[in-house]
Amino acid sequence: MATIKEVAALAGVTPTTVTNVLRGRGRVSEATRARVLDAVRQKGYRPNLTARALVERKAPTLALMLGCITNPFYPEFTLQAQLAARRHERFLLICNTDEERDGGKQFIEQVAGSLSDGVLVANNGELDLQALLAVSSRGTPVVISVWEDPATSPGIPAVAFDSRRAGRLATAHLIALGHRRIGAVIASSRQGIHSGRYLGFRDALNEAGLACDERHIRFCTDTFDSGYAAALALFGEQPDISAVFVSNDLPALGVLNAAADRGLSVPADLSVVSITDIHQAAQSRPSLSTVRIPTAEMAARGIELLLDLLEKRVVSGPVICIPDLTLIARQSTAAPRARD
Amino acid sequence: MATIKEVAALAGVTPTTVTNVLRGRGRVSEATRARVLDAVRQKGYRPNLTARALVERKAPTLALMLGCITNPFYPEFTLQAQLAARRHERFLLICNTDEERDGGKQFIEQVAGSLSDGVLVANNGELDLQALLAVSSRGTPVVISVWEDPATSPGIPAVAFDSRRAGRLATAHLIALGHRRIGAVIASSRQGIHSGRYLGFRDALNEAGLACDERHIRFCTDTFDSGYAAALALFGEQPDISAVFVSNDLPALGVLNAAADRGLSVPADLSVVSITDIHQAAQSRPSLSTVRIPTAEMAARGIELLLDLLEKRVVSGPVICIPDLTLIARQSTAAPRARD
DNA sequence: CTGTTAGCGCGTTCAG
DNA sequence: CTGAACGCGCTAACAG
Repeated sequence: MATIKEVAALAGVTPTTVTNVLRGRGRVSEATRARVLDAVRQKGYRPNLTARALVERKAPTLALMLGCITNPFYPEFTLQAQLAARRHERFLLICNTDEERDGGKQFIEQVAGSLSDGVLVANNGELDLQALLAVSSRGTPVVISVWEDPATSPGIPAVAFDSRRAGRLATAHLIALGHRRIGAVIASSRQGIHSGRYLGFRDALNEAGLACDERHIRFCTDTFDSGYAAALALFGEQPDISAVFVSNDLPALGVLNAAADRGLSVPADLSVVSITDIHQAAQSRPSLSTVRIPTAEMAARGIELLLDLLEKRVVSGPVICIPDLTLIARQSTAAPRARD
Repeated sequence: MATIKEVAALAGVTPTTVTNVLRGRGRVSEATRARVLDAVRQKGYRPNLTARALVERKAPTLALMLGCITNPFYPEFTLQAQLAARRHERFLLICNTDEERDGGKQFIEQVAGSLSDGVLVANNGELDLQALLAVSSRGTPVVISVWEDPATSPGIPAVAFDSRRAGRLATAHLIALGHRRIGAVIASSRQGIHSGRYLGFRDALNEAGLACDERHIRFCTDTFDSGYAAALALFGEQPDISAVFVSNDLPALGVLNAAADRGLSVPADLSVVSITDIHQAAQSRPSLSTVRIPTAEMAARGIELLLDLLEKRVVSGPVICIPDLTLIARQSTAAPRARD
């Protein structure tokens, strides 16, 4: 790799002049400017971003920590995070914390404030807030995105959506269609990351004057297979439910398959609604009715918040809520059978 | 952020000693070692990887360029690439080239040999070989992965699979089931990235003594929607085909939906087979029969090849082929109806 | 066993 | 408009 020195020598100038030409700073005569650019071309010179970062005390990257990119929620999130970063001339470093023994603690401690100027953490319900706070208090901005409760702060700047309202909207959709015996598959523990979505489910039942039968609730983990298994059990034990609320699209797709494997026709025999609107929700058969959450914007705003923090711009508040929630009614929901 | 100097001062030693303690180099007395570690803890000191990279002339990251992480093929690939990188204590920088105006040319030129020591490029059929060669010849290793033809070299080290054989295996599966009128949906141009898969399709027909009817072939792009549209057109114009070979899983999932929307029952009315075995292939209904290609290994080997190149270890050859191809017969394929 | 010296490649003063 | 000098934080080589 050619260095700036070599280019400067070839052009008969000093490194300073080369920098000024390349970065459009200072005033350089057209003649030397041309000579410099020519030398740059000849040598195939590219500035060394590592050296630049060191002297500018500013890293060219931001880091993104997420559970596992294989979960179809994350690619959409990651893409938007990268685009936002690129808009601000930053590169994105990614870490799949599920595959790190320590949940990414080592990653963030190595990267934050050294390779990367800031860290965006996608909330997967298993945040090590201690570690994040430690990093944050050492002076490197850390932002949590996909925070589920706008009313509570994790103690770190966060971008949130109103998960409880999302749960309510989804469930209200089922109720509006006429369903009365509604089950739920919650893809976390009762107090876990989907607790807000679960509370929204209960809110909607309460508002409609419906009782919440605990036997109709299943808790599982946030995977396709876990949703499948939970639904299979639920259908076996509670055959009279006419609809099910699932706290997330990925397990909901598993629920759809479980219904099919039990010979339940969706939506004729069973309606299914969930939350998120990942791409697959529109591609499944039947397509999945779901409440769309602002995934793309939460990613972009997370990056922007990080940059605001870096430049010490005033930040509107510790928790930014993106309010957009839209019920997307597709094929998986319909009115219950007449007998209901 | 604390610097090594501050830590050294606090511990009453020099930066060298701090480095030696932290990296297990040289011999340090237990006493000073303890003092140093204590100072490190007090200050919350973490080595600055940027500074380290500069002096070691070795970047802590590798870069991965891919079309778009939103294509479900890439998350699985990316995860494995990252794991391989982490095994060698490297971080991974990612770039979605589809979203870059210049196809990532600027990205690679900025990053290669500066932020990252090497670049892994996932082949999406739109490689700018010129740019890759330019970077490569400037001394930064570049490796192409998911190269489709083991017998041809792109002029850059590559990790390949035998796409033609994959196409043949998939199609032979249909033929073995008894299908004779077989259509094809190829998710690239005829000479495009899936040309090998297409040739494999023709090979299988030839081997079985079946003619290849051009009217049964559709070319499209590598997306769900494009596969859907191509299949819809194909089914409309060629209603007597009993099976279809699709060159990739993502468009094949679109084909399954198109079949359903035309009232074709899969596999009773129509068999569908494709190539890749992304996660969704097992999750669709009907689940998708497909030829599994060694995605994970191509990612990991790509990273490892990059590292071999970096350390100037001898490389076995310019194109490494991962031979594993397995037909995964699922629900989307069955014998044709008796009339056939 | 520990400290001193030198420099990685670059960008930013501040003189000329 | 250009150049010399300095330093970013760290590590390697060598001296003590």
